[in-house]
Amino acid sequence: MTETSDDLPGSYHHGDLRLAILKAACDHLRRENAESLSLRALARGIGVSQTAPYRHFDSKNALFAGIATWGFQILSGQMQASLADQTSPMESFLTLGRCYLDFSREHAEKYQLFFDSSLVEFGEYPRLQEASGVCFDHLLDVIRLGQQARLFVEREEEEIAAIVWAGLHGMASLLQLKHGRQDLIDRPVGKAIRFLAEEQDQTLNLLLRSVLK
Amino acid sequence: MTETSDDLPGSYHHGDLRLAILKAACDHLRRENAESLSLRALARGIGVSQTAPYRHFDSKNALFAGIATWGFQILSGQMQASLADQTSPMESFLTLGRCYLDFSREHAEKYQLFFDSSLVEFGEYPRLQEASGVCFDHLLDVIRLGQQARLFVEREEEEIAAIVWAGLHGMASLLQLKHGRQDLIDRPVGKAIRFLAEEQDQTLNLLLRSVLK
DNA sequence: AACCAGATGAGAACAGCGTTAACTTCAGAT
DNA sequence: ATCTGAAGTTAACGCTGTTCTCATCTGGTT
Repeated sequence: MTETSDDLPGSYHHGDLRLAILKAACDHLRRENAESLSLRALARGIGVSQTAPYRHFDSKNALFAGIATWGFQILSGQMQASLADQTSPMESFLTLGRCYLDFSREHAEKYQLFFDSSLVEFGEYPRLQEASGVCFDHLLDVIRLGQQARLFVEREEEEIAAIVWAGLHGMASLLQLKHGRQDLIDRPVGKAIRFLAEEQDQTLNLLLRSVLK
Repeated sequence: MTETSDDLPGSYHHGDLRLAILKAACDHLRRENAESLSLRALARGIGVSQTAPYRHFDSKNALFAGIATWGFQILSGQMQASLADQTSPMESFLTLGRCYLDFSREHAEKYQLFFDSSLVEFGEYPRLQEASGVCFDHLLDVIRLGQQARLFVEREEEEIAAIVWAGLHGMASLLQLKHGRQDLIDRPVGKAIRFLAEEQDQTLNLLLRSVLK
């Protein structure tokens, strides 16, 4: 349950082993996959003993939870930044969608953990719940703005949010297949995903049409 | 893909070990998760030696691939059955969507493997690619039908398919959170997902509006 | 300046795992 | 009746997550 020092640098023996582990783990996840990630190999790569990571993460699952928490913090930061200078509710709405998709591409390894309940037990990590809640709140804020401008179909804000989130997550997931699955290049499904990638903005517009009046 | 029954008493050879392993693995995935699944424990549970599974699956990943293949075969069967007695293109379209969501709920453990590139390397299993291709072809068929009836916005069939698939997968993913994440009950995101679950048909209709004219 | 408490790291050890190799048993075709 | 290949077994290797015990470093207190 040791969930201390999320981002701050400055540790003693190593410098900041916690951050080094987080980064090394993300590197591995990007190049390989979660199943082949080993705490011992991670420690070896960094140059510390095989049990040093346990001073910063109670378990392998806690490490994954730490990465996911980090991811949600980055995402909420980027959401806030992207919304800073928007003029209209509609533009804010679209911008948040693009922001979400951008994050899922640039931090694919973190994004995957958001939905992998086998690797991350949200229930055991209150800070993770908190961080993910902040992101969802940003979405709700934008939707309330849109509702005031009568942008959306007549539904409660949580329902609009759920539908938007579903569309965004669906797109993000399929787009990740493009880089993870070379096998579908020559198949119809490969062509479909290429459409998604090449006309991302149009696709996003179409999907968000679900909730627009 | 032998599907015989299990009547023979405990002799040297198991009746259909391959199927028994597939079922036991799915049982485990439903109750626990993928990370905690162990080939040895599976074998122990069935009552065979720890290496017997290797006569039927080259590796743990091959077992996951086998489960996923099985899943796609079930899904394509259910798609075909659900489409058998539809009257209009629009009804066929909606029916296929409901069928997809039903499968993702009733076979959640198999469905998750469809998108877990860490556990299943599609590229190494041609039969898996084939099985998944069949499912996608069913989707394309329904979309072509709808295009002839001028149901959809003017886009290529693969693009329509990708957008529909994204919406369906997004919904399926979020609906799975409902059972996998008790932690979000009291949060806004929990309320959002409850909307999704309780008004599944309305939500589906809204999402599919993305591609309708 | 000396000291102490707690945070951080190291090392040894344990049980469990995936996987391989070499061996045994059985069922069915010849 | 025999032979062959599929299916199951036993033993072993190296790796893993995790825990326990012990060493070291650091910042604050006296």
